[in-house]
Amino acid sequence: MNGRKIRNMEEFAAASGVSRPTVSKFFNDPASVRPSTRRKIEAALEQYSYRPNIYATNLNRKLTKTIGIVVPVLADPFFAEIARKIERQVISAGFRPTLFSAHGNASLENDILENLLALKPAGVLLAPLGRASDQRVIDAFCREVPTVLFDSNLAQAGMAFVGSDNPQFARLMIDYLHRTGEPPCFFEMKSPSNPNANKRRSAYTAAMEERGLEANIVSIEGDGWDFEEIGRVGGLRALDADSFVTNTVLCSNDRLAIGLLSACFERGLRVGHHAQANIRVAGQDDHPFSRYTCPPLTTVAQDYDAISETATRLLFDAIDGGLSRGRPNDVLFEGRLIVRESA
Amino acid sequence: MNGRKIRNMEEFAAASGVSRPTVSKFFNDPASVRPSTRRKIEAALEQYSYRPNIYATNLNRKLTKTIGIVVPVLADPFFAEIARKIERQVISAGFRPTLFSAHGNASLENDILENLLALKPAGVLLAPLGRASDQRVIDAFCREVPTVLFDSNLAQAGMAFVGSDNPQFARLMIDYLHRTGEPPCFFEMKSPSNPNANKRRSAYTAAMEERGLEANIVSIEGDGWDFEEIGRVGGLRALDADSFVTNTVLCSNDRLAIGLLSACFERGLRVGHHAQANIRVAGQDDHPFSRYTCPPLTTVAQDYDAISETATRLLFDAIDGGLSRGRPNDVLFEGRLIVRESA
DNA sequence: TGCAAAACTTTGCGCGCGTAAAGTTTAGAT
DNA sequence: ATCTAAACTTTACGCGCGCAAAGTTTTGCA
Repeated sequence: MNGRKIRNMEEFAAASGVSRPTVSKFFNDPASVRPSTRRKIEAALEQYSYRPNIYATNLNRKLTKTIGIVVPVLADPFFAEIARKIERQVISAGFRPTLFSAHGNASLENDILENLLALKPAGVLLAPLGRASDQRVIDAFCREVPTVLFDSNLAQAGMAFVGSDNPQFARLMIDYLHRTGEPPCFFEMKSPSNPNANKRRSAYTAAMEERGLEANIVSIEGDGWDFEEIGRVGGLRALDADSFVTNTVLCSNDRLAIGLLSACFERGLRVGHHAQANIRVAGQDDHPFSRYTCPPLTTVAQDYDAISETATRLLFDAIDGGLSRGRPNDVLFEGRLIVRESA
Repeated sequence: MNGRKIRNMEEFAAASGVSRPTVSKFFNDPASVRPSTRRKIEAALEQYSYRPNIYATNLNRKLTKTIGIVVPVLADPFFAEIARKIERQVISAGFRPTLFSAHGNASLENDILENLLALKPAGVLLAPLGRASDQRVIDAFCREVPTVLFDSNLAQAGMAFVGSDNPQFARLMIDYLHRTGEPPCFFEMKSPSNPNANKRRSAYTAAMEERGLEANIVSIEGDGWDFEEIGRVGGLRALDADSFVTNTVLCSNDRLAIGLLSACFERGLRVGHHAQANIRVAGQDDHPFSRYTCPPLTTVAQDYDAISETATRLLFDAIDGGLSRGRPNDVLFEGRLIVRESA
C-alpha cells in the first residue's frame, strides 16, 4: 500500500512485472495463469490495491458479472430473508448481486427491469409483484435476460419457477387442524396482490373437498401489501359479523394472520388450542416474526433455504446454457408444519 | 418500435436527425437542448427505444449518477422502510439508487464499501453496523466518496449524520410512564450491536436522574441482530429472576420489546395499562410491526420521513459542494409519543 | 433587417479494458 | 539435450460515450 497511485491496468501490470493482457487474464480467472505469474500479481496486489474499472470491464463484454435480484416488497421480512440467502449464494459463485425492490408498485417494477436491461446482467432472479405486474414488460425482459422466477409464478415467463407446493401446504395444515379440533375456515383477501394467494384458496377448497369437509372462505377487502392492517380491519369485521363458521381459521399467509391475531386481541378473544381459548388461528409461510406473536403462530414453513438455493442454481444452469427454454424446469418445495400455540 | 435495432448513440443520432454530441447533451439534461431538437429526439426515442450504455457513459465520467444506500440489516423492517423512502428521493432527484445490506456482518460491510468504491458513486447514504464496523475502512471510504451517515453515528466519519434525538426520546417516554404509573426500568442488550443503544442507555439514566428517580437497568446477554429472540430469552430470565424493580419496562428498541412481550405471554403475565395488568412495556422506534403486537406497543416514533428526506438532501448538498467537511452538519430529530395499550 | 448569442454540427481524441494475432519464452516430458 | 505445448509478451484495434475545439446555423431582440 505504499508507492504511487495505480491509475489503470497498464500501470499495475508494469508494477507487477507482467504484461497487461496477462493481468487481464488473471482478473478473469486467477487459476488461468501460471502459479509463478499469479504470485507476482498477487504480491503487487497487496502493495498497490488495484481493482479493474468496472465500467471499462463491462463496456466490452456481452455478459457482465452482475446478477439482479428483484423482489416485490422488501419491507416484508420474508423477502428480505430470501434476498439475503440469494445474495450469499450469488457472491460465493463469484458474481455481484444487485438488489431491487418494487415496493409494491408495478410502474416501479417496470422501471427496475428497464434499468436492469441497461446493466446487462448475467441473469436475474425475479419475484414479480404478481397480479399487478405488467406481464408484457416481464415477458419482454425475460426474452433478453436469463431469468428465474421465484415465489410468485407468472404464466410461462422466464427459464424456470421456484416456489412452494401450495396444495401440500393446505393438506398439511388442514389435516393437523382437523385432527386436533374443528376444520378450518379460510381467511384471505378478496383480490390478493400475489398469485400464490389464489393458489392457496383453490388448494384449501380442494383439500377440504377431498376430506368431505365443507369449505368456508372469508374474503376481505383491501388493496396493496399492507397485509397486517388489511388482516386486522378485515378480521374485526369478520369477527363482528360472526363470519367464521368454525372456531378455527387458516389464513392465506402469516402477515394476514398477524393482523387477525391483533383483531382477536382487540375483541378480547383468546387464541390458541388450550381449553379456555375461543378461536384457533394458523398461518402459512413461517414469517420471521410469527414466532413472536402472542400467542406464537402455528404455521406451515416455506423452505427458505431450498428455494433460494434452487433458484440460484437454476439461474446459473440457465446462464451456462444447460437449461431448456421450455419451462419444464419448475420446482416446488413442500412445507413443514410448525406447531405453536395459536392453533 | 419498428425499424432496425439501434446499436449506439451514433446510430440513434442519425435516426433522430440530430448530431451525436447533441444527443449526448440531451441525455445529460433534456432541458439543455432547444425544444424543437428535444422533440425530434423524443420522437425518435418512442420509435426506437434507445438508452445510452451505462458502462460507456460512466467510463469517461468522474462522477456517476449512482447513489449507494447501505444498511446494516435489511431483514429489519425499520431499515427496509427507511431504504424505501430514500430510494424514492434518490430516483426523483434523477439518480440511480443501489441498495446494499451488510446483513449484520462486518466483513460483508467492508466488501460492500469496496464494491461501492469501484462503482464510483456520486454519493453514499450509510447506516453503519456500529460497534462491529471496521472504523478504519469506513473512514477511508468516506475520504473517497461523499457520504452521509444515518441511524447510527460513527465518530466524525462522513459529511454529516442524521438520526434521532435519543435524550428527547427518553425524556418523552419517561415523563409519560411516570405520569401514568410507576417509573420505568430500562431493558437492553449488554453489548449492543448499535451505538444508538449506548446513547439510549445514557439518555435513560440522565433523564431519570433529572427527575430524581432511580435508574434501574436490566442488561441481557446476546450477540447479533436477532433482537426479538434476544429479548425473549433475556426477558424470560429477567422475569424469572424478578429483575424488574418496577412494573414498568422501557425497552431500548421495539424489537427487543417484541421479544419481551413474547416472554411475558409465555409467563402468563398480562401487559398493559388497564387494571388487571401485571406489567407495562414500552419500546422505541415505532417499528412497522409494533402496531400489531398483542397488546399493541406503546413507543416513541422515529421520524422516518424527516430522517430519509434530510439525509438525502444533505447528501445532495455535499455532492454539490455546499457542505463543509467539518461535520457541524449533524441533524437530530425528535420522536413522537405513540400511546397504545402496552403501557 | 441586422446582429450577437445561443444552439447546433463536424471532427477527433481519450477513457480503461477485452481480445485477437503474431512472435518469444518457459515448462515438462521423452 | 530436445522437442512441443502452454504460457507469456508485444502490438493493435475496438467497445460507446464524454468532451473539447472550431466552424455553421438558428434564434431572439432591437
